Amino acid sequence: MDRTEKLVQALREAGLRLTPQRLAIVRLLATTDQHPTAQMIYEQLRPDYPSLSLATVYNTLETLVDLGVVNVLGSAGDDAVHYDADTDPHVNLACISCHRVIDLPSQYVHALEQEVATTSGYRLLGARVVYYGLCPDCQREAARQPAGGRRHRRRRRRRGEHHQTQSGSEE
Amino acid sequence: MDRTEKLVQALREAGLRLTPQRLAIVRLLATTDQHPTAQMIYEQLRPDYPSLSLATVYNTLETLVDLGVVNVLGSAGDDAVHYDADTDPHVNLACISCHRVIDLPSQYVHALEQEVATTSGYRLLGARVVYYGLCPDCQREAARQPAGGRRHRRRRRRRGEHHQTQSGSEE
DNA sequence: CTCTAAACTTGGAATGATTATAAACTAGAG
DNA sequence: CTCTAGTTTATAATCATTCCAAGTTTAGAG
Repeated sequence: MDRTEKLVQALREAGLRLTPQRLAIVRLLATTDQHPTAQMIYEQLRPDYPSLSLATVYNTLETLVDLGVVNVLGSAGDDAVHYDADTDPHVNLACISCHRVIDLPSQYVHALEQEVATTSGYRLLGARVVYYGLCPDCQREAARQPAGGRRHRRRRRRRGEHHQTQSGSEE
Repeated sequence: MDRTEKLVQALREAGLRLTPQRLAIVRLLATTDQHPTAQMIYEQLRPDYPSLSLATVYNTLETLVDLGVVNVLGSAGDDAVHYDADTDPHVNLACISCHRVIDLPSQYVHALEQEVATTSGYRLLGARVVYYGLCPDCQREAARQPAGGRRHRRRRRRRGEHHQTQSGSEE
């Protein structure tokens, strides 16, 4: 909604151009709850913007991060960086199995942010409060699988793969 | 101190071998407060273990992370992942200018962790509570420099560079 | 409108952190 | 001491991300 507006504002105020590509990226970021990676953004937008370049996605993300309106979350067990357009203090929960990242409201993050701001002496520019573990779904999954061995090879995600919602509406 | 012991224990209990390389890495992790990257560990150990391979450092770090005794912090504005052998809930502060990462005690992280554990339904495996910004030193630095322009090119860190303690003995 | 400089976008090449692989080594139980 | 599965190592391979050199647009002035 107005999160889109907020991002657009930020671009305007910085004297930057509002190109169709930027607008598309901003809209996607503002309305999704998926905490997408650059690759995910690229793939979701390509149908509508066939000429879009991955480089543009990266550029735009960098710009938005520099403007302080988008947060970098780091990876969720995959090898790509996830982004979050919600810069209000909140907790992210990343599942290291399905690589999905969700938001979690918290009454303590605000206090924590306050505390850090006042006691650190740092000029704070952003935060990354991510807890990782197994989501309920993947726990069930794991319980079913008799754990084919304790040592799991790590596999890299291929350029084309998606992290996808497994079935219905969820979040 | 006994943080070294804790890590060694974890390896033992998992039935893994305690090789000289692993011991060295564990000791370094347990005693430093630098939140090093794999590269940093490699370079700090190379003098004493000339045959050490970067791959071993990565392998060992992965092992320790899997065992849950080491945390992954993500990058500090550089392009490499930082690790933290302190898995007790605490806040990390990363300076995006000098790329140093420090610890910050906090009375709220505990509450936050509790909250997440009970309300999320996730099986928590670790956390990454990192605030980033400019440390006092770099703020002064920035104030001095009349900001040569708002747009700063990003530069990649070269393989050989170090993030170093500002005054201490450098290698 | 029209023009223009600066700001953007783009495809492809380049970079470099991290992984995979295969061969050589060794911790540690018997 | 003897084995052998677990480890290390050097090196190649992978791939997210950045860089680059053009080609395009944007937005403001005329």
